[in-house]
Amino acid sequence: MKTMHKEHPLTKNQQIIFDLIDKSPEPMKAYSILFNVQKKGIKAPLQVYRALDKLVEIGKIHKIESRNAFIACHNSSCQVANATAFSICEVCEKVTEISSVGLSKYLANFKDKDGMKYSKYNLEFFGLCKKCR
Amino acid sequence: MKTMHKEHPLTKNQQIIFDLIDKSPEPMKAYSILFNVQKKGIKAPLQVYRALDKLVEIGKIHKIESRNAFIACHNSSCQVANATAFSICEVCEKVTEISSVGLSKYLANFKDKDGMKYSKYNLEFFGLCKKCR
DNA sequence: TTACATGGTGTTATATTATAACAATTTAAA
DNA sequence: TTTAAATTGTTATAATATAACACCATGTAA
Ligand SMILES: [Zn+2]
Ligand SMILES: [Zn+2]
Ligand SMILES: [Zn+2]
Ligand SMILES: [Zn+2]
Repeated sequence: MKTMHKEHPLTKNQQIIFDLIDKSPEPMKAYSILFNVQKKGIKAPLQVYRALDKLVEIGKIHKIESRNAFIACHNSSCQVANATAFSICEVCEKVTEISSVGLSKYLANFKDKDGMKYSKYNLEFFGLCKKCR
Repeated sequence: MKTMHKEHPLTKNQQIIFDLIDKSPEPMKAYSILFNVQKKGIKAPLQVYRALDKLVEIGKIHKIESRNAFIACHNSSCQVANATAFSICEVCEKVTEISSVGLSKYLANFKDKDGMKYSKYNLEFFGLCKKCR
């Protein structure tokens, strides 16, 4: 059996920024995050980007690539930091993380023409959410 | 029966920029495109971005969101401008457009928890290409 | 023809997103 | 305790993208 990963606690900056993103009902952009944490002593873009990089790396948040924005993981602290799927409403910009066993199995097992398999992927679906339909 | 869409020819700027991207063996970034077309009279970022926007819209090129780069469509002038899939090598950055009937059918028919279907999506697989393995 | 709408162009300026480089400090192993 | 690794703070700058406005070309309707 594989050794369990130790749960590294977040550092101060990482915790501040994670809390903010986690509370947000929508994906947050880096400079909006910066604006919101300046009262807590985080003053420079780099401090934000460094925390974001780390949080993405450990799977606590994900980056919505098409929007340059960050959202907290809602798959119980994602086992699949590197295998993400989202739905994005093109009208109200609501973003939802998709957790479908079927989908993740299909994609994890997908082989391209060369027989190549990919454990890491990012999928973004676009459409209209319930409200906007 | 609906009127057939006329194939609007590309404008001068669009053609110049499409030709450049189409000839490139790798995805091109906007400012690299700009640099390469300045001798042809395209001098400002906006001229590039406007052409890129249009080319993306009509499906002649796709944007690789995780790389902020643009690649010509290789699915015979993509019927699926809005349903794209790519594999990306994390070492050499080689990008390949995936054209798999199985994959596109699966994704086009995928329903989320709310029964929502999405005709539009972008999927980026990450791994190592043949050479880099 | 003339008016008008649409889409493309050229231009300057500016906004937004992200990283380089360096010094200091904290943390966790060895 | 010594050392290595990670994190922080800071200033400056790079890279990506859009706003605003004037002008021009083309197609369509009055
Ligand atoms: Zn997740
Ligand atoms: Zn919506
Ligand atoms: Zn294509
Ligand atoms: Zn490679």
